[in-house]
Amino acid sequence: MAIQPAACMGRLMEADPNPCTNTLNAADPAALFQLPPAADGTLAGRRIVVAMSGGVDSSVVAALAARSGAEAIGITLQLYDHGAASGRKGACCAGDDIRDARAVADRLGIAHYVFDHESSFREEVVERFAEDYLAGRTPIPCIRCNMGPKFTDLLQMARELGADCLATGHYVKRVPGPAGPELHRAADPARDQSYFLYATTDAQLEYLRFPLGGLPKSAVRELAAEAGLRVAAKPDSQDICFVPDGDYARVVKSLRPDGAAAGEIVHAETGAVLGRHAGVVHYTVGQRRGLEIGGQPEPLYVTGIDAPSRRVIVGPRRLLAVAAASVIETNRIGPLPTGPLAAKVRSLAKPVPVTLDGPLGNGATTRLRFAMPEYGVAPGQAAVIYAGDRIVGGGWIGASEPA
RNA sequence: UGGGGCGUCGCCAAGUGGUAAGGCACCGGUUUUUGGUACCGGCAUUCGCAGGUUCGAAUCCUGCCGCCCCAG
Repeated sequence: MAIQPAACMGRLMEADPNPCTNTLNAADPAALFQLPPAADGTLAGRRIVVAMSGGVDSSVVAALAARSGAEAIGITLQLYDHGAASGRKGACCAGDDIRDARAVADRLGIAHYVFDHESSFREEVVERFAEDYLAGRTPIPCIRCNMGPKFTDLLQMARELGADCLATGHYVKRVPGPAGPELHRAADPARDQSYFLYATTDAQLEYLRFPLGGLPKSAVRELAAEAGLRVAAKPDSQDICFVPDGDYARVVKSLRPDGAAAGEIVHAETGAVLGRHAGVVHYTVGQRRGLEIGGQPEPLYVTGIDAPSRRVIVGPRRLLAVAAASVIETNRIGPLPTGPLAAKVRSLAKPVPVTLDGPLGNGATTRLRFAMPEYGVAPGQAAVIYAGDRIVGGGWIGASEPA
């Protein structure tokens, strides 16, 4: 291996000084993958399946697994059409990305399998994505993808292959706790992906490993470069993977032509018709741009979407203030702590103090009360509950109560 | 066609002789593994049109065009 263990150790220890947490210590594969080591300290005799998307992160995980002493096996799910993603930067799990994953696996000398998951991905992720938009909600396909293809299907395959764990390139930490493994935010707050992983079940978390949770992205890229991986400088994935040009509305409308049905834009307080729109799928609660309504003293935001009447409800920012929201189909990871809770209702935001009215987990509906009015709470988005750095669970945002 | 008012960027609008504020919208960028938000930047050589006065006019004068209100 081209990576110098000593050099890595210094950086990694700095990133996470607590040896009991998910430290990425290149010299200690047992700690990295949280598996019992063999007598020589390696993971000889173990089998690790790595979920390889074709990006830098999962490629580095594969590299780490490959040199841990364990038998590493890469699996890539082909999730959507080659053509749409071919040559596009920032995609994953299709076309060029699958070739990248294969090339990385070849270079590492590990087995690599590609499974065609297009039909299930289309049903579980893409169709639901379109349905949500037509219903006036704002979906997060990445979470659906994690729930289904990645943490259910792929995990099942890994088990069938007799693997000891399934490792992914997510930036999140798995931390052994008194009541079982806990899910914690990544060390690098700018990269933390915990918001997208709230639906991870206890059973899944038991089997999953996230070796990158303690690392800054820059270190991951260095590791990739040192390992000579072709994807070392590959752009980060962004936007929605199955939307080639960022125009998600076009994708939704091509799937569901009804989404292009025009309707009125009405003022939330006066009921005045301020304009018209070319489809409810273009809007999300909290959205400001795209209304094309001028002549206002202050910006207008979407405060609600009435799908049956195709009305987009708008109003000034103060009407966006929300005191509480219902959260449906909740999941809980580990026991509910007694300390204060915080929640994120969008991926980019600091968690804000909340209290929970009702049970969390097992699909129950609960009610989230914000200590301070929260803005931009959109139905269909995820509300993710935190206790400090630990992710306690979350669910989908349903109805909200104005502040 | 008697009286009054008004016509400044897509919209709202300040400016009444000194060489076009601001807001909204829109566009671009930054941020970002969802959508969105936020932040930064851009955005009228020109003030309904045509003449005139003036060193100088969106601002004064004349005519024309258009719109609104009142009275008929």
